Amino acid sequence: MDNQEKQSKEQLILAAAEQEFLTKGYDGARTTSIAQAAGVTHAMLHYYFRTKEQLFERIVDDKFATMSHSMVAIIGDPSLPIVERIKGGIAAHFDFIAANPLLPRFVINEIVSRPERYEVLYKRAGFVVNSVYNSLQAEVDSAAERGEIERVDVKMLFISIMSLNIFTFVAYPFMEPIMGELMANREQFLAERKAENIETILRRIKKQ
Amino acid sequence: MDNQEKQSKEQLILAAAEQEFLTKGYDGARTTSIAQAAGVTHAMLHYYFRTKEQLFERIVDDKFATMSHSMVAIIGDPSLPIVERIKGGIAAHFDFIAANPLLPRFVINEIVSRPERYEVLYKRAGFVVNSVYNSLQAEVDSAAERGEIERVDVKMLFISIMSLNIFTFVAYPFMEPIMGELMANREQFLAERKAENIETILRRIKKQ
DNA sequence: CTTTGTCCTAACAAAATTGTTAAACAGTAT
DNA sequence: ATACTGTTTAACAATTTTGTTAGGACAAAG
Repeated sequence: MDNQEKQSKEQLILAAAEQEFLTKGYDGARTTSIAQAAGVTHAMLHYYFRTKEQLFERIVDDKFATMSHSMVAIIGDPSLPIVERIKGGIAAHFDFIAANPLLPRFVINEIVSRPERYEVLYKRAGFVVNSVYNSLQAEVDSAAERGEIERVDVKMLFISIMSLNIFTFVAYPFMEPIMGELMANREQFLAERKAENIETILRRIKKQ
Repeated sequence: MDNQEKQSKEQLILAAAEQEFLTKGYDGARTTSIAQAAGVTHAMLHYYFRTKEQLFERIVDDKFATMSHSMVAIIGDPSLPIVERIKGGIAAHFDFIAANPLLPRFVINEIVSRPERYEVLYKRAGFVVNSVYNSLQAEVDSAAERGEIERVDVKMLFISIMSLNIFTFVAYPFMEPIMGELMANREQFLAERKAENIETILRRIKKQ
């Protein structure tokens, strides 16, 4: 009958924990409230995950992986011409964040509150980013040589794209009440915003 | 001697509380740790502010006011020609956030975690924003008629400016370790970033 | 010198939150 | 049936965190 019965208690707890941690953060989350949302006693949570800390780690690992996938999406399809590629990259990144709107705020908050914990993770990430963007910069440079686009710093462009796309969702609850009709219809606003972000970046790289 | 002696205990507690709440949020903050940072017993904190909640409200009120000042800065100097005005508005907003780098994340987190608390505040803010931007939109429209700039939606432009400026600081701890040399020198990076944000927006409104 | 009010401390109390344990239970293999 | 396994519950324990209180020190005012 009830299709929650199909999922194991462990799955139920993980799902409830994800929701709780993403919205309230580690400090704001309560193991009892996670257990309640999952429909189990809080002893079960300790039975499966031992401590709040370990349950949290499970969520964090998943979310950090998802976040890095989202960033990879910006790179776009290398087989396309540079402008189309960037266009597609922005759209893919935007859609990715739209599907995981709570993700960036969670990841950023976590890194701010416990930076030391992610140093190791970061050594790798920095290395990957650097090699990827060296080749991307070369591609942009050669397109600039051919006069197709303006010469730009790829890392700066990358930061701008993330800014425009991520802020839309991170600040949504902050902006929505003060923006009136513009944001009244969420679907429509997000579509407009995606187009606006693409337009903004394309104009940034357009040869003039 | 010690110039901390000059400040009242109340001031010391407020300063310590501001630091603690801005970095760790309400849930992560500990009244004992605030008291310790202020160099007083935690009973003093309750003596002056009764509860953690009331101490927090003092900080929140101050920070929300500061945040709204920062947003007003974007409006710029009405006596300048439109492009100069926008340029100045972006720079002023950027500098404001640079001087209060922890502010946006704090305000956004607070609104996300307790939206109901700020409904009243928001009724007003939405009203003010609307009237300000109606007149601003009219000004932009007339500049567009004269062919000085592209026709743009002022609210969308406003969101883009906030995105570019605020993300720089909100995500700084997240980006810094993966961006290598680009962000090695904070002062230099921020100067470059400010210029980049202005360039990005100016190109967005440039007639083409 | 006493009174009054503010500031302050140390110890205590209360509440919330996380974590543990012993025993019950359900299913499965022997 | 019996023993064995992993799962579940209810009650309890420990810890952390917030909040209280009784009283002392001290300065200003009468």
